[in-house]
Amino acid sequence: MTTVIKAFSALSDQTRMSIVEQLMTEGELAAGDLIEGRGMSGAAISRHLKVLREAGLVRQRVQGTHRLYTVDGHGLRAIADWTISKRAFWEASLDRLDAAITLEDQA
Amino acid sequence: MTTVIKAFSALSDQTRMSIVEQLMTEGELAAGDLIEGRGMSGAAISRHLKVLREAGLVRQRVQGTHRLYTVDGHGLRAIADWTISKRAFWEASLDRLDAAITLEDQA
DNA sequence: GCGCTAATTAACGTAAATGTTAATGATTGG
DNA sequence: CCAATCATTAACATTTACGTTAATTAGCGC
Repeated sequence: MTTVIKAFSALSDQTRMSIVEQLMTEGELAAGDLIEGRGMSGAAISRHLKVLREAGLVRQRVQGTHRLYTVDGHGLRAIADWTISKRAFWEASLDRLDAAITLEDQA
Repeated sequence: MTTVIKAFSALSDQTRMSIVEQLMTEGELAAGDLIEGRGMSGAAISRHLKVLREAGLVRQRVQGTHRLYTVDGHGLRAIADWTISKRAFWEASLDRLDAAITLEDQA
């Protein structure tokens, strides 16, 4: 399985997607913090985190008994790489996305 | 399931990914053409195409008994939208990807 | 060292995905 | 209209994914 397919696969699950988004918004968090509000056991979250690690989407840092998680750029860059390489197929319609990236690049 | 998760899910399968890439490279193709070289029955490909359609990644056009497929920008734009919105998390390292998008925008 | 907490891993059950072959639907050519 | 072709859908078997609870591993504080 290629890197980008592994990343797509990891993010094709709602729980894992929400974990990544939470880490992006809130920064480094312990595994335990990621359990709350998801209506799921810690064991389940732990395995989701393993999938995300193996896809290069999150990194784990050990501190005492805690495992602190952050977003890992590797998996995201694989997605960005793929997306940019296919740009011709989504930029055509000149919509708000196209505008968005143009604005960002001008800034 | 959100649009982007549906797109990630559709592209998390090697066969479906290769179908999309083939349509990008070769343009419009009949369902039958997409079976060849994949070592898989037409029925299996047909269902993969259904998944891709439902994810907004390919479009189907009927011509006689043939179903002609092309890439659909909708699913791709959902991915591009997500990717761009998370740009801060993959552009940080200022690597070749960052250079690539900059070059494209200058062009 | 012992107990407590944090987290992961093991064992297991169920649901979803993916392939097969067979059957069905739809269009074309003679 | 009948047969042939293209494609999809149906029915089925098998594998993979995802959740649970229980057991295990690891560090901290007393």
